[in-house]
Parts: sequence; C-alpha cells; structure tokens
Amino acid sequence: MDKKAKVLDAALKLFVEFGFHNTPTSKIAKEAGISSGTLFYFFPTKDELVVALYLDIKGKLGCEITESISQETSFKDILKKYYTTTLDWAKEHIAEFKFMEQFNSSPYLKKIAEDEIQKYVKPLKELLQNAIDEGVLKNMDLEILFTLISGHTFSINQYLIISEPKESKRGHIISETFDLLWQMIST
Amino acid sequence: MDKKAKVLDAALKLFVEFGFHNTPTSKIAKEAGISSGTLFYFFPTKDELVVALYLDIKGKLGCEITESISQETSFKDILKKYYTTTLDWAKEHIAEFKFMEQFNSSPYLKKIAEDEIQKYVKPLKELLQNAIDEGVLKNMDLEILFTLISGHTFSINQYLIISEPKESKRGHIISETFDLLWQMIST
DNA sequence: CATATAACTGACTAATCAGTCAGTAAAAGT
DNA sequence: ACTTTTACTGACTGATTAGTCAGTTATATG
Repeated sequence: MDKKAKVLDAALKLFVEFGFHNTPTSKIAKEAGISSGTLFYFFPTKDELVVALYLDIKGKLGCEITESISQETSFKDILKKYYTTTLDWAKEHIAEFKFMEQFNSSPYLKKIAEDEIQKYVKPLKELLQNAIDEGVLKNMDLEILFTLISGHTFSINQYLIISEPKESKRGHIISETFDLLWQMIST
Repeated sequence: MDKKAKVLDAALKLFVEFGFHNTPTSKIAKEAGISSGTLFYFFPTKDELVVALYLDIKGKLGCEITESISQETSFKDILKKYYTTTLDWAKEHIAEFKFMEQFNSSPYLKKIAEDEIQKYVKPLKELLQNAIDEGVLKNMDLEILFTLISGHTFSINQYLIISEPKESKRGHIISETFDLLWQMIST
C-alpha cells in the first residue's frame, strides 16, 4: 500500500535495467502502479527521487552494518564483520548495489552534501584510526588505508556478483580475500 | 578540423559534467561547433556515439600501457609499469577516466561485446597466469587475482584524483601502495 | 458529523529530445 | 571538365519528457 515505497522500488528496478536516462518518470509511475501526479507529490523532481533512493539505500546498508558489528569486540573481528556483512548484503540486494555503483560514478553524486557521505564513512574511519594508534594496523595515511579497504571490498563484491559461486566456494573466497586484505594492512 | 574528433571531445566533456542524461545531442553539436546533422552523419545514434567514445578511450589507454610495458622484462617491473602508467595516464586524462567509470557502471556496458572487453584484459591475465606458474605470485584463482589488482589500482587512482597530492608525495603514495599490492599477491 | 488535511488522480502542456531530410559545398576519382 | 562520392548544413518533426493543476477520494481530527 505504501505508495512512496512502491515508487522507490519501481525506480530502483528501472534505473538498474535502463539507466537514469531511458527511465522516464512516466514509466516509473506505471511500474509502481500509481499515477504520474502521485510520483511528483512525493518527489517534487526526478532528481530528488534519484537522490532520495540513494539515501534510502545507503541508510539501509548503514543500519545493517552498524547492527552486525555491534556484537564484535576485537578490531579484526569488527573489520571482518564489516567485510562479510557488506558482501552478504550486496548478494541479497544486487539491484541496490548496482544502483549505488551507478550513482556513485555519476554527476548525481555532487548533489549530495559532503557530510551526508561522511556520516557513513566516519565510524569506520574512527575504528581504523584507533587500530593504527594501538599498533594493530600499519601506520599509514588514514585516507589511503580507507581507500584500500573500500576498494578491496568493492572489487571482491563485483567479482562475487558476476561469478556467482556456490555457497561453499563463496565462503572460501570471502575468508581468503579477507586474509589477504588483513595481511596487507596489519602490522 | 577533424569534426568527428571534435564531437568525441565535446561529448566527453559534457557527459562528465552532466551525465548521459542531461546531455542532449544538440548541446554536444553546439559544443563541438558543428551542426546537429553532422553529428548524426558520423554517429547514427546517440548510443553509438557513447559506445564509440568509450572504445576510443579504451583503445588509447590500451596503447599507452602496451607501449610502456614493452621495455620491461621481469614480471614485477612489468606489473609496476602497468600500475604507474595507468595512474599517470588517469592523472593526465581525468575526464576520460571519469567517463569510463560512469560508462562501466551503467547499463551501456552491456552494449559492448564480451570479446571487446577481453581484448584489453587478456594480455594482463596471461602475464598473471605465467607469474603464477613460475611461482612468483601466490597460487590463487586467476579471476580473483585479476580482480584484486584492478580493484587496488582503481581505488588508488580514485584517491589520487580526489586528493591531488604534490608530485613528490604522489610518487611516494604510488610506490608504497604498489609495495602493499605486491606484498599481498606475491609469494 | 463536520471539517480540514493529506493522499492521490490523470488529462494536460510547454519544452525538449533524437533523429531526418532535402539540399549545398568540397574533395576525389576518371 | 565532369561526375561521383563524401562531408556537412540547419530547419524541421513526431515522439517523449518532466512537471502542473484542478479536482477527487481517503484519513485524521475536533
């Protein structure tokens, strides 16, 4: 019933399949089973819909990660949970992941305030800084460390989505690539 | 004078600034200083223009890399040259890099034949397979190895473009992050 | 129940879009 | 010199687009 959510669902599906271009608001409304007017009632412009969808997804992934790492105590366990939760979430939310990818590398990204992005990035950066201070991680530039970890996670994610390994093999890949990452950044 | 090249130049600039959507062919023609008809004389559809631009850029980067690694002999030197050449090229061709990124994570990618992509990927994969066989690199799945290397390169590239370090610092970052990569994948 | 507010509709519009076409200019071939 | 091919033009068009608006229905509130 929640028509606002239906618009976001429909937009996600169509954006991933056809891109931002080639996805008119009229098709989104049709796919969502609502009228064009209702779409613009909830989202005054198409751009605002795109940005709202992005923030919605970012928020959901953020919650998932925050919750999952809350049970861990050691830094290595926290980072591993970060890693596995991200990969598992992406597997169950492939469209969301593809959309975020598309959004991140488009000029739309500029429409989001810097602190909106930092909101999701800051907690991890603080964890990393602590780990550096405690001598658990190599003493390198925080930004570079962050880049290496996100880049590694992102690329393995891509690989897992494309190659669709069986669950057992998938587990191996995740744990082995995490070990490689850990070997690279830890003291 | 070469108006076809001017179209590609103009398209690159506008796509990077405004995205594929929000970049009408009329604006591209205007920016290129030609008529709308000429644009469609060279590129029958907008999609074909986008794809042609992508292949043009891919080709140029490919040539650059092929040429630069031809002087090296040891595998480690070749890989390092691969790494540095890619990063240096991206620094001098930021728009090209951003466009490729946007293209790679858009549905446009599907419009390119698989073997067209493999053309650029195959040479590196063969080098990697040899290095595995010779025991220089860890014996891991070739695809994963390739993913790790590209992901690492890509993310450091992103970092360098955003943070714009001074030339001296830049050199340090490149050489240190290569060492980290090498440490991760070599035996 | 009455009234106000929020959710929703779909026909409509002004603007914009990708692509066409009839025709011109320049270059290449014979 | 003549003919053919290639490069190029820009006004035009039919389709599509984001967004509007006057009005309807549902929901909440007093």
